[in-house]
Amino acid sequence: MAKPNYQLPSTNRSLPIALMRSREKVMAPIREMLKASGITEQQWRVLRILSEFGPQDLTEVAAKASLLMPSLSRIIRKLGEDELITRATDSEDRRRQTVVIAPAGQQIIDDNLAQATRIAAEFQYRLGADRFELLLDLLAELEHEV
Amino acid sequence: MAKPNYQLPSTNRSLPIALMRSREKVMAPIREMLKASGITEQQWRVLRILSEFGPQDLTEVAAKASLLMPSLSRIIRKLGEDELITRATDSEDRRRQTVVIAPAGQQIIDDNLAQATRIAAEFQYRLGADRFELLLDLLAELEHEV
DNA sequence: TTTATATTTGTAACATGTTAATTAAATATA
DNA sequence: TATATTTAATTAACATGTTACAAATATAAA
Repeated sequence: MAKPNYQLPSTNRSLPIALMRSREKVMAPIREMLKASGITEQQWRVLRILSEFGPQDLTEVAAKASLLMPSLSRIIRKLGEDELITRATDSEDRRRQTVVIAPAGQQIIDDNLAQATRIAAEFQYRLGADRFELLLDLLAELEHEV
Repeated sequence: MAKPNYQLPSTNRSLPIALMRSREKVMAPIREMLKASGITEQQWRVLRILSEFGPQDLTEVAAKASLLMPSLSRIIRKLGEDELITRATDSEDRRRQTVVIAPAGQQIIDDNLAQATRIAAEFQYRLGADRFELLLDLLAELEHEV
C-alpha cells in the first residue's frame, strides 16, 4: 500500500501537545502558590468563580470553570467538608444545589489575589499586551463549533 | 483594608481556562475517533511518538509526550499488557527501559492516520495557515523560562 | 574500594478527567 | 391523571495528573 501524500503533524508541532505544554507552564506557578493554602488548582478555580459571580448552581459553575459535573461534584463535596463553601437545595427546584462561598473560602481568594495577579501579569508581559490578547482570541476561535 | 488597584483577570478572560477549553475542543474529535481502536488519547500519543521517533527509553517518551513518569509508567504497563508495545531493559544501563512499538500498535497508528490528519487540518483551516502557525508560536513563547 | 550522590524507574496516595449508568425532581404529553 | 421525557446532580469504574517517596543502578568523590 502506497504511503499517503499527507502526514500528521509531527508531535513536535502538534496543537494538542502545545496546548498541554503551555497550560502546564502557566499553571505551575499557580499550583506552587496554592500549596500554602492547601487547595488544588481546580478548587481555586471554583472558589474564584463563586467569589466573582456570587451564589449559583452547580451547572453554572461547571460551565464557567470548564469542569465536568462528576469532577465538580467531588470538588464541591471536598470544599464543603473543608468549610470553604456552603450549599443548599434550591427551594423552587429541589434538584438544584445552590453554592455559596464561605468566609474561609473568600479568605483564600483574598490571600492569593496579589500574587495570582502578578503571575497572570508576568505571562501577559512576556508576550506583550497585544500578542496576549491575540492569543486569547485565537484560542477562542478554536472553540467555535464547526 | 483598601481594595488593591489591580485585579485578577475575570475567569472569562483567564489564560489557563482558555487553554483548557481549547484543548478540550481540539481533543474531543480525536478521542471520538480513538474509541474504535479502544485506546485513550494519551496512549495514542505515546504510540505516535514511538512510531515517529523509534525505540527509546521512558524518559525520552515522557519528555516528548509531556507526560509525567508516574502516568507514563502506568500507560506503558497497559500498552504492554495489550501487546501494542514491547519493552526491554537496556543492556548497557540496566536502569533504562527501552520501548518499541509492536505491530498491533503500528496498526492502530496506520488505521487512524488519515482521519487524524483530517481533524488536524480542520483546525488549521479554521484559523488559516498563518494564524495557526502564529498560535503555535505564541504557545511556544509561553513555555520559555523566565 | 567505600561512601556519597545522581539518575531512572517504580509505587503509593489522593485529586481530577472521562464515560456510562443511576436517582430524584421537574416538565411535557397522551 | 398517568406516563414519558427531560434535567440536575450523583455515583461507579477506569485512566490520568500530581506530589512524595522508595528501589535499583550508575557515577563521582573520598
